[in-house]
Amino acid sequence: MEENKELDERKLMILKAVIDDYIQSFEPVGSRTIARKYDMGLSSATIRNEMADLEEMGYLSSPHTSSGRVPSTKGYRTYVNHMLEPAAENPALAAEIVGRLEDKMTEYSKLIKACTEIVSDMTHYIAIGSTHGRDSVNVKAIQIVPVDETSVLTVVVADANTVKSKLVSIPEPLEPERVIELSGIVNRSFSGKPAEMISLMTVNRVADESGISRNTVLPITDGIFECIKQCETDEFFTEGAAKLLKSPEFDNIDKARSFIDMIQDKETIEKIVNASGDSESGLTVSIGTENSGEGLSDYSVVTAKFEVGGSCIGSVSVVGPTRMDYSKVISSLEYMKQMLEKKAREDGGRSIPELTVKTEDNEGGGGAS
Amino acid sequence: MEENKELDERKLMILKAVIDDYIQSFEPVGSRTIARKYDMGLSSATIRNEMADLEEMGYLSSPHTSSGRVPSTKGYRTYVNHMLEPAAENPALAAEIVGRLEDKMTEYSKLIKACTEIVSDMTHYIAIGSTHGRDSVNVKAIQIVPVDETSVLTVVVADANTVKSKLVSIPEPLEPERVIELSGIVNRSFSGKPAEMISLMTVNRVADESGISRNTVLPITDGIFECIKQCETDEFFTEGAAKLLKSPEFDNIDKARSFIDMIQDKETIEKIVNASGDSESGLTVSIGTENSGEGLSDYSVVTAKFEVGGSCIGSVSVVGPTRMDYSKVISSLEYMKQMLEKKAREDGGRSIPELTVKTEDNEGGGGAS
DNA sequence: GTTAGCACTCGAAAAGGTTGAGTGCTAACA
DNA sequence: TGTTAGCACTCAACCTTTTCGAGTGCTAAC
Repeated sequence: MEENKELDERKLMILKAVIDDYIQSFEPVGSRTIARKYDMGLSSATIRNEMADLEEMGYLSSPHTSSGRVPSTKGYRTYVNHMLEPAAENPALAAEIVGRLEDKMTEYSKLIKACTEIVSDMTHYIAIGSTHGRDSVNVKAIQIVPVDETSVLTVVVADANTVKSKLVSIPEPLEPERVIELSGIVNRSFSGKPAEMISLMTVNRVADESGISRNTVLPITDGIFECIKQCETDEFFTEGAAKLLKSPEFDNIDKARSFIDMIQDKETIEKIVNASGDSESGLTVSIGTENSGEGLSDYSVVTAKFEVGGSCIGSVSVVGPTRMDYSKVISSLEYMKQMLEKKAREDGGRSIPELTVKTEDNEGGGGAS
Repeated sequence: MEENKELDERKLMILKAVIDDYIQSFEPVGSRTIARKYDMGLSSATIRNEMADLEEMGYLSSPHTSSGRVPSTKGYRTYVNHMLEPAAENPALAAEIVGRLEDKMTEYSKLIKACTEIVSDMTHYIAIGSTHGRDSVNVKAIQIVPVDETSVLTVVVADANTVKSKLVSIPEPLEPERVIELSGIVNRSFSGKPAEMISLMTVNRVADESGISRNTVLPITDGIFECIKQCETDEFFTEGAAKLLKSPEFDNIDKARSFIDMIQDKETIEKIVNASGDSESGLTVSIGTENSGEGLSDYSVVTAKFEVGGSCIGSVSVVGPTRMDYSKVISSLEYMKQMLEKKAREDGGRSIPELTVKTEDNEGGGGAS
C-alpha cells in the first residue's frame, strides 16, 4: 500500500493511462499513443521519459526494446488499489439481476449458481462459484417419502437451505403407512441436530424402533447418509468457459488449451476459490504473478465471499487474463455481493431464519455492508 | 445402401484405407502413403488410378490439384454403413462404466448425465445428453415436508424416476403436524395421476380441505406446480466441451469459436438431439453435409436413444468433426446403450417398475437388444 | 491390367526485404 | 531544472520471393 510514495501525481496519471489503454487495446502502449489520446498537455518525449522511469521502478515492462510498454503485476496492483473508479449505477441491470435471483432465493446452492452465471454474463469472463464448506451442518428435517411399493425417497434439508434427496430401492415391499411412521421417528429424532451427531449407528437404532426389518432399513439409512454427505460437500459451478475464447489473448489455441486444462483441474479450482484475504470491500484480488504457485501467473482472480449473518455461505470468483477489466469485474462482484447479502438479510426472517437469529437487527440495513 | 454396387472389392479396400488413414492423421492421403502403409501388393500408380476413379464417383475429393485425397460425405457414409469393424471387447472398461453408473441408477436425469460424461470421456468428443420429453408425466408421489416454522419443502416424484423439490416460504407459521396432514391429503389425492389431470384449481380445492388459510396454501401449491413443470421439461447436458480444443481441426481458433457458439445454441442442440432415424443398431449417424441445415455441415453427429420397456427415456449424442473416429464413437454408444438398457431391465422390477410392466419378460436378455 | 518414369502443380516453409511504431539519447529551449 | 524537438537505432510484423517436396496425371513399357 506504500508503493506509491515514490510516484508523483503525473507518474500515477501516466500509469493509469497506460493501463487503461492496455486493458482496452491489448497492445503494448507507446508514449505517442498516450500523448495523443489522453490530453495531458505533455509531449510524447516527456511521457517517454516518465515511462522509462516507471519501467525502472517496476510498474511497467517492455516486451522488447522497440515496443510499447505493458503493465507489470506491480503496476496492476497499484492500479487496483488506488485508481479504480467506482462504477456508474445501473438501475436496469440491477433490476435484471434481482429478477434473475428472485425465485432462486430459497436454496443457497441454486442461488450461488445463479450468481455465478450472472457474474459471468456481466463480465464476459469465466466465473467459478462455490458453496462454502461449512464446518458443521445442521439437519433441519429428514423425511422419507413412499414412492411405490419398492422404492422410497429420502430427503434431507440442512441449514443454509440445502436440500438433497435420493431415491432408494428397498428389497421388500413396505406399506406407505409404515414408511411415514419410520419417517416420523427419524425426523423427530434428528431434526435440529448437527450432522456429526447423527452417526449411522444412531440412525439404525432409531430405525429399529419402527420394527421394520434391518434389510429394508439399511438402504434407507444409507440414502439418508448419502444426502447428509452431499450437504456437507462443497459444490463448484464453472460458468462461461466458452466466453473465454472470445478474449484476444487466446489468439493462439495452445494458450486456450492449457488454460482450459488448468481451469478444469479440481485442485486449481479449490485454490482459486479458497484464496483468502479481506480488503475493505470484502473482495480479494490476486493478480498475475501473485498467484504464481497455481500456474495462474498469467491470469488474475477476483473473489467475492458472500457472508450472511457472520458466516460465509459461498463465493464467486472471476478468472480472467491479467489485463482484465478490473473496474468492471470488481464493481460487478461488489454489486452482486451487496445485493445478495442485502436480499438475504431482508428475507432473513423468512427463508434463512437460523442465520439471521445471530444478527442483532434484521430490519434496517445495519449489518456489515 | 446401394451405392457400393459400383465399387469392387479393391476400390472398397482402398477407400477404407484412405478413410482410416485420414481419420488418424487428418492429412490428405496420397497414393504412395497407402501403397507403403497398407500392404495390398499394389503400386502407388495403380492405387492412384483407383483413387482417381473413387474421386470421380464422389467418394473422395482433393483439396487442390497436387494434394492427397480427403473422404467426402458419401465416402464416410459408405464407410459407416459397410466397413466398420466391431470394437474389441474391453472388460475393464465395462467394469468401470458399470461402476460409474452404479449409484446413479435410481434417477433418470442423473443417470443420463452420467452416461453423457462417460461417453464424452470414452470418445474424447463433446457429448450431449437429453432426457426425453415424455408426452405425459405420471405423478407417483407428492410430499410436503415441514422444514421450519416458515418454510416447507415440496417434493414431487414422477415416473421415469424423476424427483424435483422446491423450498418455499410461507407467510405465517404452520405447525409440522398441519403440514403433514396437508401433505397426506395432497398425496393421497394425486399420486398415480397423470400430471395434466392435476390443475392448480384441483390442488387448491384439495388444500382447502385441510382448513389452512389460502394465503399459506398458495405458495405451497405453486411450489408443487413448479416441480411438476420441471418434471415435464427436458433437460440437456453438454459434457466435454473443453476436450474439443484438443482436436487438430481446431488449429484455427475461429473455428473453435464458431463451433462453441453453435453448440451452445439451444435450437441447434434440440435439432441434434431430436435427429431421428433408426438403423439396425438403434443409432443414428448424420455425417457432414447430411446435416447441412443446422450449420453443422463440417461435423458429424451420432445419436443413441435409450429405450426401456418400449418408451424412450432419453438420448446421448456425440458431436465431432466429420473425420471423427466413427468406429470408436459408434461402439461406445452402442455399448452404453446396451449396458444401460440391460441394467434398466434387470433393475426393472425394483426401481423402474411402471415401465417394465409393459415388457413381456424381464429375466432373460430377451428384449430389443 | 499393372507399373515405372516424368513433367507438372501447388501449398508450406524458409529466406530476404521493407515498413513503421516505438525507443533512448542528445541538444536546444523556457 | 524540467520540457521538447530531432535523430539514429531496433525489432516485430508483413510482404514477396525462393525453394522444396509430396502428390498428381499421363504415357509408354511390361
